[in-house]
Amino acid sequence: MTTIYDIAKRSGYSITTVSKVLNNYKNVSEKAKRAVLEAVEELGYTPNSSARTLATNKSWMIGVVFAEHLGVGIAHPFFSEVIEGFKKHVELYNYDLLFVSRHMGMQRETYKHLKHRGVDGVIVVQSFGDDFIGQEESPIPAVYIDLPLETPGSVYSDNRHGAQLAVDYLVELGHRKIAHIMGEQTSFAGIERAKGFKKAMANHGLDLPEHYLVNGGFFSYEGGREAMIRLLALQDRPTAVVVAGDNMALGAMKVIKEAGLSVPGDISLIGFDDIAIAKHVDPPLTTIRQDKELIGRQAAIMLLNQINGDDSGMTKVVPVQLIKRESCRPI
Amino acid sequence: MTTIYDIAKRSGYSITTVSKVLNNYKNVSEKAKRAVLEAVEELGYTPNSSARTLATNKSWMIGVVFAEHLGVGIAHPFFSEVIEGFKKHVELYNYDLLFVSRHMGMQRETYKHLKHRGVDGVIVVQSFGDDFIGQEESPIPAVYIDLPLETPGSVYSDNRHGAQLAVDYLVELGHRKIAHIMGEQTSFAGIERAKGFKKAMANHGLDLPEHYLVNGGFFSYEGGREAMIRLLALQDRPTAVVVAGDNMALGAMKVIKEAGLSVPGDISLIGFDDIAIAKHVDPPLTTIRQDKELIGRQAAIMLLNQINGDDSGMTKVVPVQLIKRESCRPI
DNA sequence: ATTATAATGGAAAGCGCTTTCGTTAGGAGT
DNA sequence: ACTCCTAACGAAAGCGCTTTCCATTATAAT
Repeated sequence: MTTIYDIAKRSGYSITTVSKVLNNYKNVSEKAKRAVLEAVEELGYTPNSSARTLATNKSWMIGVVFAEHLGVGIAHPFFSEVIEGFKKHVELYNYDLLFVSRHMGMQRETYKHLKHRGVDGVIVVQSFGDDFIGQEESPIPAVYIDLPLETPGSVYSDNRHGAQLAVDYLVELGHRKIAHIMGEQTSFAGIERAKGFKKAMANHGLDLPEHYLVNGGFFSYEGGREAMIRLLALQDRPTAVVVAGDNMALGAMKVIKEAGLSVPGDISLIGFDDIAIAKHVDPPLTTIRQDKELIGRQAAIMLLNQINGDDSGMTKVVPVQLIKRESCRPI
Repeated sequence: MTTIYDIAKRSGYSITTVSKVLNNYKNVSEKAKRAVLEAVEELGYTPNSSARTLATNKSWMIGVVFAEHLGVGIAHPFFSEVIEGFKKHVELYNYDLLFVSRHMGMQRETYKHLKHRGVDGVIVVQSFGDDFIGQEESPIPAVYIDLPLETPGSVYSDNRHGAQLAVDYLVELGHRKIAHIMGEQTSFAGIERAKGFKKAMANHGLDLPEHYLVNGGFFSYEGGREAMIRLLALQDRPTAVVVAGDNMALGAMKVIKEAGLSVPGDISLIGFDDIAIAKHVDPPLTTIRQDKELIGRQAAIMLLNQINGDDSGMTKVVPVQLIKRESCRPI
């Protein structure tokens, strides 16, 4: 490995000067600068980030922690896009992303691991907050997706408003018997969307029978299926259902078709997320779009602020948008 | 930050002994071990990986490089699953994954960056090989997905056989006029699948008009659309088409529907990849499944071998499988 | 009791870099 | 000719850890 010492010898300057050149200090002559840079080129020198990190206590890495309870990890259709948006932004500032292994069930370990790695910040995704929160010791700057907290920054979509938009639209189409397949009621997104839904129903003065609220679990296709099966079994079927996640909506759609019914002919369906598939299914899914890229970017901005000490807002709510496609129709 | 020195002082032993305990050396007494571990616990000590890396020249990080020409980065439906499989395996051996920023268009820089970071190995994905190959200097152990090379390890699906399976199946269903929407013909997968397709057609003694071979570009939805439009414009339309990627197949399917035709009523469609969506579209897409998880795992095994010096095979071909769903039917 | 041997512990160098602070030389000012 | 600055450079310490090699002590063998 060629080091700063090799460059020093080759260029005839000291390692101090070499280091200064490499770090753009001002008090080096043009001559020295040229000599050093030339040596760097000739020797194909690459600085060693561990050494630098050790000396400066700055790693230029950001840790990414995924909770694994959904099983798919990185391949998650929603979160992977958020991460991508996040990555695009932090890259601009020369950060790399470190995906740490999760030491399942041992949140304490995850924190320690990040500490061990000396990451400058952390983005936490798909978590229940058990990973990280309340680590007494000097905290690592962190930002949370879909998890509202007092302490650090967190960013999430305007879930309530999203649910509201869905209901409004359905009502506008003339629906009155509207059900909701809820997301996991221990998750922030699940809870908020359900709240928004209920509120909107109330606003419209619509009746909301208890059995119109069914739990679809962790936003999975299977969960959507099961929930829809229950809805279909009702004697007083809804004419439309707001589903708290696109994957669940797809499961629901499938069940409806299997029952020989049609979407939107018999039942209108509206999802949440606007994952990549949504527009490609048949019928294309009307849904509430989360701006994944923006969520990621906002998280990045927030985290970078925290890292740089200019602590700004604690919480950022990202607007959502109704995407009309073909899974809903007037009654 | 609490260091090994703090532990030494607290436990009454030297830093040497502390280090030995922490690294499971055998020549330390039980007593010392206990004392040290106790101090570690009390002080909440976390070792510093930069320092360790600096001293040992081993980072326990594996670099991940994505070519970005597909734009979606991490969110790619196929590669993200491969990476996930890879991650699951290397995690077992305590490696973390470092996603480096890509310095687009400057392959040289990517290599240097990885060197800078001191990663123990690299997985290269979605690349044309321009990133990495032929870096004269001490090479970093690397494994390539979908890119066959002499030098380092590479793993990919049995693309030819996959295309073959597709044709065989279609022929079995009675089709004779079979077209192929090819993947980008500068990409390994695109080339191989096209080869397999032609070979299979020849094997069956089937006629293959030149215009039955249409290029769909970089495996995108849009590319599939455009290719299918051209196919539809033919006077002598195919009754079935083998599409080199699922995303393209979805694009093609959409175009067919838009033209008022039916899949599989008028045209049978068969994709490649079996991405998550494939089973959820309407009709569910018959496709050649790549075992993404296995590809990832094989890559991990190979890379770990390289890292540990037990260089084994250079190339691993992962079997594919025909998944029959509902986008094909007998003629 | 004496010597050989094994078990245990520590001093110190080194990994590659940054950064403080001091030194030197040259130019400006009088 | 002399002092005073400033600009340019380098010595050395330090970041937190590993590892070699030597010193010491305990144990076994005679």
